Amino acid sequence: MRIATWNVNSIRARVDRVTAFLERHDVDVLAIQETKCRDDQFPHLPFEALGYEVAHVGHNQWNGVAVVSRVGLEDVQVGFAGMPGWGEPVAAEARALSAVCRGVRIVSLYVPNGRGLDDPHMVYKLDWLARLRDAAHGWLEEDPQAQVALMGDWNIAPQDEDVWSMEYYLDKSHVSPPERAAFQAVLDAGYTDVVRPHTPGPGTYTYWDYTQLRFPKRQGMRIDFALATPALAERVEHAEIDREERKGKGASDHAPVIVDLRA
DNA sequence: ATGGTTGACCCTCAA
Repeated sequence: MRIATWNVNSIRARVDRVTAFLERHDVDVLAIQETKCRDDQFPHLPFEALGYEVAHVGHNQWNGVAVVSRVGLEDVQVGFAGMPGWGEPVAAEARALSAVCRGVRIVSLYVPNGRGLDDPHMVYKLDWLARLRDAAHGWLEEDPQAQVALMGDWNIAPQDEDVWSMEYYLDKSHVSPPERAAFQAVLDAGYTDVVRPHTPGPGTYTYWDYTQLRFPKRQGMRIDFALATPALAERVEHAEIDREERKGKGASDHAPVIVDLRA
């Protein structure tokens, strides 16, 4: 089974590219982030025409996550237990959705952007990650054999080699010790980054800013990850980042991350 | 000059 994750930066602007990607790579399940649309605006038809079922949550033009699958889509859960909200009044954002696809719970995650080290959004981000860790830990406590994939845009570069310049990011979001500790806490809860071993750095990235010619200059960040429970991690036989998808007109600023599982 | 791009609820905000 082949699963993947991709921050598409608007599903309506990118639908042709996304469906072409599914076909080209023969992907069974795709976790999508930043659909940037409401549920009624999601382009279901192109996916259904290719044999995929769609589960999506989107409240407005911000955020929005989905799971599309051609190997079953059961027990869809919007958000996760304890997921913090944002705003006035506080409300849940469309940043997490999961479904069981052929026995594997695929979780599509769009971790809040902390914006700045002293920004209120950073407090929200760290709280959100702490609660995600608790929920993820709970799934594993409940069933140590659970097959769960936490896939998405984490907005964290866990290691120095995951950014093109530590000097550039030192006073910015994504590399700060609290963010890295929040990511590590998920690993400590029993999850493994199943992509890094197959895509070693340095210089291996999943995101390149649209501005400043970051992509041609190879100045990116590795911030999109697939974390797996032990029972799922042992099934991983290959993983890759499809850098080709960052090329050309109409590219998202993120590249898709692909994981191959043994039957 | 310093966000040089992209996308969304036209337009400022978010990334």
